[in-house]
Amino acid sequence: MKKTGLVTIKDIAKQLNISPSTVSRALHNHPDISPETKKAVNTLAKELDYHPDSVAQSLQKRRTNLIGVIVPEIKHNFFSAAISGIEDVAYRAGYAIIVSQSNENYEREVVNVRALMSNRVAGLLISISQNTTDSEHFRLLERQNTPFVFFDRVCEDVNASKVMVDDFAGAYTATEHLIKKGYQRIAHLAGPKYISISKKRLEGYKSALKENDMFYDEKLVVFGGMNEEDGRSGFQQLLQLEQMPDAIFAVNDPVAIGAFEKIKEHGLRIPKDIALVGFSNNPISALVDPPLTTVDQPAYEVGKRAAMLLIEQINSGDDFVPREEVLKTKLIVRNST
Amino acid sequence: MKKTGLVTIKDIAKQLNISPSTVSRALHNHPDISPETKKAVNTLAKELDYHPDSVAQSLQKRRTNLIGVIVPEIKHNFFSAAISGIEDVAYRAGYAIIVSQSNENYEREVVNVRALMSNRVAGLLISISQNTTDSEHFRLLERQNTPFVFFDRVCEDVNASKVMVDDFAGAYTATEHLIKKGYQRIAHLAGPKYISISKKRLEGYKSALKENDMFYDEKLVVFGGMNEEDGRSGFQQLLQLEQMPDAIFAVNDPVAIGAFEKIKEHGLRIPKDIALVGFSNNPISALVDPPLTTVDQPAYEVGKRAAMLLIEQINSGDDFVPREEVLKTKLIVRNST
DNA sequence: TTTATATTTGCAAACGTTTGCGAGCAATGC
DNA sequence: GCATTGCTCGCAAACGTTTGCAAATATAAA
Repeated sequence: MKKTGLVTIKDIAKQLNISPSTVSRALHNHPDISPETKKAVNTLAKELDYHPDSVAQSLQKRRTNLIGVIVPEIKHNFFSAAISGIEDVAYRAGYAIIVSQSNENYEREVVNVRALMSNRVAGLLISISQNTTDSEHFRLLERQNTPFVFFDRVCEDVNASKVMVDDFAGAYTATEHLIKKGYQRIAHLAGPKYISISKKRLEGYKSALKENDMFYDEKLVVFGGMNEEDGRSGFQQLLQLEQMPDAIFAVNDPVAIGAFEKIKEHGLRIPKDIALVGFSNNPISALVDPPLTTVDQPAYEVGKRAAMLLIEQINSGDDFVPREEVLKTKLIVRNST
Repeated sequence: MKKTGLVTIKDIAKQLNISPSTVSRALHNHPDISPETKKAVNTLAKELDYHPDSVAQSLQKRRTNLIGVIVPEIKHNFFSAAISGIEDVAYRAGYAIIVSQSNENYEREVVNVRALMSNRVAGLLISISQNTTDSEHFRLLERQNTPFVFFDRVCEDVNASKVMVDDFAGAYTATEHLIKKGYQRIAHLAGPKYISISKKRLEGYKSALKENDMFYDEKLVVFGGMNEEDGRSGFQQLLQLEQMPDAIFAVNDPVAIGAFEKIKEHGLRIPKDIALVGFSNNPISALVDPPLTTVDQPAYEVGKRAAMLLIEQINSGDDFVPREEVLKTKLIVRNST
């Protein structure tokens, strides 16, 4: 046993008086090696508790068994579920995942991309930060042709595979649901102006209004972030209006929950005084009182599909054409409408 | 530019007509290298978009910049928050994290440990699965002296650093709170019998009863898992009793929420008919109606401390003595009691 | 017996870095 | 003028694997 305690192929070779190359081939069950040698090698390997050094293998193969994942924030329900899906798929395919978060910070996202590239990951799965408008760091990936696919929060002007949920349809259905229920003044607590998912949800909202001959009132749309406090402040803004809305469609559940709190705080009743619809179907949405009508988003599935696409791309080399997948959303009607 | 598109130190050396070793030293700002050479190297490196190959560096240094993390399930609020803390600390210290989940499966936990060892991680952060009773895979880590620290769900018979929350005190305070409020028959929806956190919470529950001269009734303790459905089935079991409890202390928030649903389903009122206390302070607990009294657990902080301990251990070599840290919990009193 | 063929193994280079050691050379001190 | 010192740099080995190629041996064919 060496001082490091780590057994290498050379140790096995030395003890068996054969060459390292023979040991390597024996361990890989190469046809050139005699059954006896193979057996001797394998038993000694087991005995010494030998495990191949992935680092050395990666250097030699010029590719690791690592998949890099970048998300805005791990603790967000949607992302942790997506990561779970990614991990499950990656695990089965023999990959491990390196997870890093941008904390909605563009610079940190860039640093993360570079760090993962330095680690020579086999591919990347990326959900971009709120503040990512520039896509230079993705060009870098293209140039070094590292496979990567976007999920959920995609970068529209980059030609890569993308896995999204049908934000437009989800928002459309949610808004239409409110219209059918007879609500007249439907407000929208929108997300950041320039990220794809909130743009699409806004479009769905607008489109539903239009196709149902409802007036689109700009004042009823409040832009903000994606968190609870944005819901709170957004609702405060709506309160300033001379005429209050009778329903709110929020860009996601946290924002809806934020508004929810403020609504209750002001003694308003849901859905009597004001109806509320979220987006994501976070576990929490079923448990508030009244339970929240929301749009179910298959987070785990998004992660899974993204990982599968990436692995496919990794395996198929240069001749892979990027694909986009849009996963279906589903309106979950509860008592908040 | 080579066909791979990846620039190496050799490429720089060749273009500048110097040796790779000089390039390496220049990039590391080694005093032996003249300012002019350094400048030339650095500008060319920037121009060619050179990034060091971590894999090669790791092989040479015999250590990676990777920290392995094993959790039961990523999507659990507590763990995703802890991972977030880990990532933040690791990022600042120049490490990336490899995250894998055991899915509460012992075999998969073992496989994960081996895979991470193969990847030559600098250290490991582990929260064990429900079904981990054997600790042979941790002995393996000890033998190859890979630093590792347990967090939250620790393995008691392994001599390693541990970061936990004060489960005993949390449970004690929660139970005592119920007693002070005048509840007489306090039930406990317990977790798995043999994992440390649920054992300690049970102990805290028992101890609070005892020190307040209350009778400990075995029938009021129902063992189960850590998820919502365990809360549902657990409550069903309590319903079978000839005399219903007037309060429930659940091993964690998901279990409490599960019971919560069933309680409402049966038309019982919280806290009038039955009081309910959870454990974890998941965001959800504040938003159900009535809001749930619970024990705050600093998940992010647990991850942070564990990561800091691990990095300290990595840096201090063999002469590191394992340490245990117990983080304080805090009772959050809301309207469910 | 010789030649061809198959079987099993080892040599050596390579992957991209880092680093101990020594070489070359100019400047300095005597 | 010679030895010493200091400054730059390159050679070569090493980290643990994999793999093309050749070598060695045994077996079969002629």
